[in-house]
Amino acid sequence: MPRSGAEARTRLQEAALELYRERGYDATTTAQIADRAGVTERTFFRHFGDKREVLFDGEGELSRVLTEAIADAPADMAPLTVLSQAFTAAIPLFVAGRRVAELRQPVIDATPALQERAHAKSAAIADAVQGVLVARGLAEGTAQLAAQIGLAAFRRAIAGWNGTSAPDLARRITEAFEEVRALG
Amino acid sequence: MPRSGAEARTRLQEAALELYRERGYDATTTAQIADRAGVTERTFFRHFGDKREVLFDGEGELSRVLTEAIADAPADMAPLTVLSQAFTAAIPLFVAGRRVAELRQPVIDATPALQERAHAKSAAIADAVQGVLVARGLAEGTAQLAAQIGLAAFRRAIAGWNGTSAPDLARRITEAFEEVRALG
DNA sequence: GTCTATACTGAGATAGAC
DNA sequence: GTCTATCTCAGTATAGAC
Repeated sequence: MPRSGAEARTRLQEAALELYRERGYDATTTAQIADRAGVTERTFFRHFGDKREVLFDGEGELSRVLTEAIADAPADMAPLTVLSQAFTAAIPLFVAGRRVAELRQPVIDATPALQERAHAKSAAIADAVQGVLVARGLAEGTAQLAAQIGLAAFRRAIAGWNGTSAPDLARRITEAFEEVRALG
Repeated sequence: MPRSGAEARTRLQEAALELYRERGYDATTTAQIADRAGVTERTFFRHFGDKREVLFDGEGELSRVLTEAIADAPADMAPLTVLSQAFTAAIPLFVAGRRVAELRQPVIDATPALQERAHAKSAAIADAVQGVLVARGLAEGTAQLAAQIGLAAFRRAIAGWNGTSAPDLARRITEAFEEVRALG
């Protein structure tokens, strides 16, 4: 059995997703996940801080792509336009991760504890986005507001997206940000 | 010992807040909270689903006030204006709950698990608001977007509010919603 | 890798409110 | 008597300490 940490980590994630889908999150124990992945329970907790975290991985990458895109945007561009472009730059991530996301979603929908974690992740992304906006010269409160509005618009674009076409998501992002302006 | 559930519930909340402040959330056990409230640990869990929930009570009331205010608003009023008015209607709740909120905040700030719960509560309020907006005829996606933007604006108004003056909060709410329009 | 604290659950018994 | 809140008891699983 290969001990290269990365493999074990991947197997743990796959095992967890399978088991959560098969029998539900609550009815799955960390011991069962570790078992199916061929490692000990201790190893599970070395890779993931808790039983939920194993489902939420790679979200740090979204933060990275977004913050880079924001930092690279022209200095005189309006905040919401910057955000719209940044989310558009992140589209490949969503197209690539679409399969796992689709498998994961029903599990999250059925589990309050996982919904909480999803919200926390979203909040963490908003914090990161706010940080770069502040670095661009926006006031802290305004940056927080803009970041949260941007996230809300992006969620709007993602919701109902069929998950297949990148241009389709790009269009939905543009429309969502236009809808924000229409509301205001 | 009176068996009126409401008293035990109140004592549990007070005991929990005291202990969380005295020794921190993690270092406090549910047994200690029950002990100080003069009930058993099992009773704690009958009143509150988990160790965090004891700190987040009465947020259902905010939902109620908001949804009523939204439902009562003129049918032709723009969504964000409706929300601005609804949050303004909820100001008394915040003025009344200010003391407990101030005691609670440092505990939340020091505890990731509690921050997660706070985000979840906020999301639940957004869901409720979205629901009434849909009942007013708004499309589901638009209603969700509007609700999240409204919540973001309200958080912006609350942040940095000194907590004493109701007119001051009213002004901050108005300004926050104006800032949303300026961003869009 | 082992051990343990503690958050949380379930079933059944008991005691006060009506 | 009925109903509901609480208690007792016994247990499991997560997460953290060692």
